[in-house]
Amino acid sequence: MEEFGHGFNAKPRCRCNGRESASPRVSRTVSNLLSNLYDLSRELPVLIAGPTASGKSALALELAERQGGVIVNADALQVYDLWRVLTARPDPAEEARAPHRLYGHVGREAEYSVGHWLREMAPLLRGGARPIIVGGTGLYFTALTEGLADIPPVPAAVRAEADARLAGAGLAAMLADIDRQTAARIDRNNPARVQRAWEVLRATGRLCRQDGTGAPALPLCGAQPLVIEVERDDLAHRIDRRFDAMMAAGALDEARTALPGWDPARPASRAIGAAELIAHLRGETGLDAAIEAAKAATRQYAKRQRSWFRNRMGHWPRYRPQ
RNA sequence: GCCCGGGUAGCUCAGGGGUAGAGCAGUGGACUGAAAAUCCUCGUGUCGGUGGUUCGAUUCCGCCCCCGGGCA
Repeated sequence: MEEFGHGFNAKPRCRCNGRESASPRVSRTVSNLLSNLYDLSRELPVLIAGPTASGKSALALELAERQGGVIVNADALQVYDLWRVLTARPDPAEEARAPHRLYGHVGREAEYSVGHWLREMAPLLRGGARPIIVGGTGLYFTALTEGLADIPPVPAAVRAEADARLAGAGLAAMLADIDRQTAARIDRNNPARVQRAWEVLRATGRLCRQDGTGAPALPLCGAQPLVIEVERDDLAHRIDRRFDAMMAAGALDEARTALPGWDPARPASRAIGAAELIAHLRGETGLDAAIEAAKAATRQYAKRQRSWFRNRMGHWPRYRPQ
């Protein structure tokens, strides 16, 4: 068995040019703790993952100022131009302190997904300043370090067809459209999974979605990964305080701007707190209720993140601030 | 002081002589292109306290404490 909890002073142990499977899944051992952030090499890309409100961005900025590097976003919602305050995107003053990439560069109506992100990521890994990749989207990190099946984007027409099929005929019908083998591999209760399989089948004729997973763009052994860990109740407090700060910083105005043409189905609309604040602006809930709901939703999100980091990225070194 | 209505899971509450149940919150899990999404799982708590009735009380009765509302 290979060892993946490599120390940060050390050079990477595994080979990163293909052959040696860097499958980190094999290791579920307790990872070592990174005690000093500045033990990180200035050469290798840094990966900073962590739950929402854990202080990732501040850490990335500190590191970039101290060691240099480009801060690259690995957060599915911070890519949208629509939100800045509500998604805790770095503000202009912070962006001025170090180069930032892949933040707020996507329009509210645009299509975006891990695939887009990975494609945008590629040139940033090829040269130039050392990337400090920071975010909370576990899927993005996993796709980056473990690879993603090479499947062409599903055309909008197919998506629309799938939406209609799900809304009309329902989940069972959609499941029946899919081949047995694929159906056996996915969670049949989960409309998102079933619809995705349906769309891929429809668009490409391909059955087994994950068979074509290629080499990762950035194997873990070629990077310096870390997961920020904050104790649960601590994080809950941080989440509360941060949402209050967002309100003070104009989150409601941001929601007001998003209100015309609001479409909850769009990916950009899924920013936590958005639906809650919009509901308040429409007079459907009180402000306090909206804030409490947004905080609860954020806590629930953090729990899902913790679950991903624990079970899918358990071999990444942990970093506990203070 | 008197009269009503309450005191049951962290919160809001349902129930009712054989030691309890729902929503929310919370937990654990899944998750290879909408992932801040989506899906699955998990409910023992002196049923306010204390006496009594009863084979048996959280459920009935007495007293006490607390919270609403009303009358003084």
